Amino acid sequence: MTHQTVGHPARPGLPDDPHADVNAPTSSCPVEITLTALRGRWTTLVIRELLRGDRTFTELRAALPALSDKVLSDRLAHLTRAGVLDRHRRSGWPPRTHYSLTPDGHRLGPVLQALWDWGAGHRPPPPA
Amino acid sequence: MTHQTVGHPARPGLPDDPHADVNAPTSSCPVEITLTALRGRWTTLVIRELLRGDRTFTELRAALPALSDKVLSDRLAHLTRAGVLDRHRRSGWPPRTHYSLTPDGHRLGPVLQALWDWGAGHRPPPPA
DNA sequence: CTGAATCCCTGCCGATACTG
DNA sequence: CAGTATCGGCAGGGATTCAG
Repeated sequence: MTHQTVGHPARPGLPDDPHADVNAPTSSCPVEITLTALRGRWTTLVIRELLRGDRTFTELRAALPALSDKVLSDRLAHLTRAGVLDRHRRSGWPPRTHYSLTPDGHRLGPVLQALWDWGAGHRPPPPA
Repeated sequence: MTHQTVGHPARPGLPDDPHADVNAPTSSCPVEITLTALRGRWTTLVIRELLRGDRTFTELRAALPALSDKVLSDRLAHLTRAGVLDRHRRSGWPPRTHYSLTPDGHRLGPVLQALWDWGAGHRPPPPA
């Protein structure tokens, strides 16, 4: 029963949803869940790379030359744990590991799009 | 002229836009701009609070009891610098400072909505 | 009342070196 | 080739204290 002074049309999640009453950044908040999945430098770039299709470790490294092996490995492990990526190790030699987005991972496309759109349309304030 | 194996309809920003070829998390990437604006714990909750309407410092503190003065102050300064918030100091006693979203700040509504939607529809993987 | 200054502690990022 | 182990540096977050 919050008053609606600004005339929000009671959108599904924000800000009139009951769950929107979270008053702390706990893991129960869907926004926190998403930001946790996207957390870390390079993370969104790795996802973008995989939105274009499956990639191997080496292909990802080639696409992001300034990203070290360790951090790439960290990001892939993090995203896999978060349910965004699937790992497929192919036996044989040389060993290749293929990474692909899960269905949830593909659903991050619109999220990144929203982030892109805001940043692209953003008028940065004077640095003064 | 990237090949479109997955059938992306060449959306404005991702992943077929020329700017999408950024291969490092520099500040020129619109996604980075947005994530920088949203960076920091509590930041999205402060924005959500202001999406409901203007608030004073004290009102924000009351709405987010677990948030310390210092961090709230930091977040407000950060968001103001990022062009998301406007500050209005009202003279007189007691001194009150009103915060309101800029037009760009209001445009973060759909962004938070996208973050919410993904987290809410996300099937978390087994903790094993 | 609304912050700014300080301090400590934690967690992330990157580099290097090493294993299956 | 595809990671893991370890370490150092640095920025972020919180509590406390002080100022306009």
